[in-house]
Amino acid sequence: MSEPARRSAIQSDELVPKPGGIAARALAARAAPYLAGLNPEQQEAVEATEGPLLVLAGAGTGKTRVLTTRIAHILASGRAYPSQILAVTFTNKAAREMKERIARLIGEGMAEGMPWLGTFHAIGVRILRRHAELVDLRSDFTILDTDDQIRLLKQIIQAANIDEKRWPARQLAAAIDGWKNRGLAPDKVPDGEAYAAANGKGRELYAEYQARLKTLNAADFGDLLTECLRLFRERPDVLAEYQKRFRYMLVDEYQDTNVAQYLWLRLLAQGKESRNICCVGDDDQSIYGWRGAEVDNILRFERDFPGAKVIRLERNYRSTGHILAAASGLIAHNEGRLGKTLFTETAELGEKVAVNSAWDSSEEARAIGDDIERLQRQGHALNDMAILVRASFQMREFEDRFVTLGLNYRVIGGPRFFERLEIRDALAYLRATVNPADDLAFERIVNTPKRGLGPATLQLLHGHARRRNMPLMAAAAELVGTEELKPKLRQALSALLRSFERWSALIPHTPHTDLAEMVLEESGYTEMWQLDRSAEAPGRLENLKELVNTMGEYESLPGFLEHVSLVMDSEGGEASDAVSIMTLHSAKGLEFDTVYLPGWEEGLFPHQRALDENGRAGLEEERRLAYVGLTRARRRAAIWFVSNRRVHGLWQSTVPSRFLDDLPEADVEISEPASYGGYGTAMPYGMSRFDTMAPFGSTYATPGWQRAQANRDTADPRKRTGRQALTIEGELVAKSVIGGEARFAAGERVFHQKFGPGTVAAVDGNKLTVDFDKAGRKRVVDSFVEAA
DNA sequence: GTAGATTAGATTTTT
DNA sequence: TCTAATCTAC
Repeated sequence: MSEPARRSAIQSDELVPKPGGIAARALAARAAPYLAGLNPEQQEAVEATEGPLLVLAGAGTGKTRVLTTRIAHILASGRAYPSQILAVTFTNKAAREMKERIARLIGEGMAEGMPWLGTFHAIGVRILRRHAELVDLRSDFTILDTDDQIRLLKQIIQAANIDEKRWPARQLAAAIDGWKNRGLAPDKVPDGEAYAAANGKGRELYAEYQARLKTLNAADFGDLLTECLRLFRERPDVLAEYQKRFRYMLVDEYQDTNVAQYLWLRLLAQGKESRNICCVGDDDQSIYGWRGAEVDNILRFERDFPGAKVIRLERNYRSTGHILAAASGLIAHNEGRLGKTLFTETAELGEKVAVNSAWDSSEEARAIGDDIERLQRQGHALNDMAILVRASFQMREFEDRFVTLGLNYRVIGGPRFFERLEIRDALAYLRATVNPADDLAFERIVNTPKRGLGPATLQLLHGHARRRNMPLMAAAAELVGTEELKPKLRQALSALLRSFERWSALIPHTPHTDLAEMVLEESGYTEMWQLDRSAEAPGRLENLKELVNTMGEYESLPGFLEHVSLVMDSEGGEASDAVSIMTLHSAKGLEFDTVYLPGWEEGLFPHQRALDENGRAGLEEERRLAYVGLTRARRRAAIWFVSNRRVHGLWQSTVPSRFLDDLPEADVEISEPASYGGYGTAMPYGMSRFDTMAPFGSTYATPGWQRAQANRDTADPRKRTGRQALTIEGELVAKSVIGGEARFAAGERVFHQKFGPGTVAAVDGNKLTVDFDKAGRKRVVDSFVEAA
């Protein structure tokens, strides 16, 4: 087929070869190399290119492989040009990985360009820039991040004369985000919700915010999707263009889509006969409900796309038998699943999932650290081990311990590069240089470094800008020509404006990295940190250098800024061998030989707040999180829980997580409590086998414990109040905390409910070493003892 | 306009 | 207990 003929064949939608025909067989042969090594289900998922398809891919079943091979297959079999394929992911990382894998699969076949492959947001931007004027923006619109968003909302709240204390900007920002996640324009927000925000003015302020965004020629993250939706709805001709263009659509992590994304996909997929949409997901790994993800989207796929094919990938290539069985047993306790049963082909059962307990979090860290060193001595790489925590505050304990041990670790997730103060300041300078109308950027740096242009001056600028309906910088330019400002301020401001003019003029003629250095240098920003004597200053200067280096990899300044606003991450080349520490959320999609899962205690995991705020659904999401954690492990998984954990500075007695009881007995190895400190040995009390591992059997009799125990099995977790599961006797806690000083001194006589009378031998914060008359020397928390 | 004091709040996080 | 953000006094 000549090139033009082929192209027109594609456009006339007649490209699909007759099944079983010569062309089809020839094409299959061409595609064959990619199919090699796929199991039958995977192969089916790759080859079922026509019509809607839902791939339910359990953990470790080769989901990414299916997606990439499918794209390669569509391309290699000539079903579509790259530009006719749309592949969406949630993270930049996933998009990058997919790009690399596709390139590897078909290499030279990419001559015709890449598919539309990226995050929902990146693709949204791409579409919006093309049709910006249709949604009241210019094609060079700025993308606001959360920080800008909040500052803008703060201004709006103030302008509306609403008490900022009672109605914080971040709360309104969260509400607006939530609405946008659900694809709701201001007039579509339910009355109740609109009324509940911003002192009854939720709707008005949301509308005002959207109006301000247009004036600023800006869009926030949510807009990248909702404005696309608006565009598609208001302009059927534009929608039709994309429906026609995207002959094949692929969606990764479908269980994480929110309503807006779902509507976006549905609009695009509804084009005529070409409903070639393939969604890959795992309902059991939906852990972003709190961020607006709707598991329902995956659960109702078949209803939305009648005749949809569903393929299950259940053959797990990652974990050994016990780990897989433990994870499956756990997740089976959730209702409302689509149901999958993972299995392995290797008969290897491997090690059982270890369940361990420790006295408190520092011992937990110590024991895990020791275990890591043990494995390391056996020749295991630190890179193959990870500690997955529920909440980031748990990380510190491990970091502290590993620093002491000299154990190499890296924290994944933490504060991100582009969110750091100095980087954001530097970017604000660059943004204002590129776009003098970027008020938020200008505002951010107008007095950084200090130029004497404080809130009062800014207020003046704002007033003038609003009256004249112009950007801040333009307003400033007018003001410096008047007597409105004191000479000193006038001078400072006009110097700054002149600098920006000069830098802007240089954009076309100067390499952008040079320009960036110049801006940072001449603005005095670098100098500001050089003069700063604080401990962070050198690191910040280092980051600024790093920023300029990173810029070098991009074509132009605007190109770089666009990248930054969409990809808030910077890739740090981590070559060295180190244990990874991260939250369970950021572990999704990763795998390690050995996984440590600390903090399996009621209140922390499942997290009390998830239970309080979302009841049963919250509990199930927590359980999925536990499932995600377990399924990260290839060969070894070790769960830990402690008896005492400090929460907001208070020592709390904790109850083992209910998830422990969800694990099948046969796949779990319960270790005797570690001998650290020599207490916490098995207690003959308790109702579940794990309770026996909690120390202080007699405390079981306390009302607090009974409440916690009763609550453990309460069908409706919303009935639980506050932090019941965590707190021990309120008065005791209060006593030990009031005054903030130790309640006991060495030599003092004390009484312990379980161990009886004894003499305090040593005091370490609120931990006591007590020589009990009968029980011998024990370490206890002071809240458990009373003065005798 | 800045340093020191005070106070609230403290899951998970991408884009 | 710790942090960050805001308030208060200079």
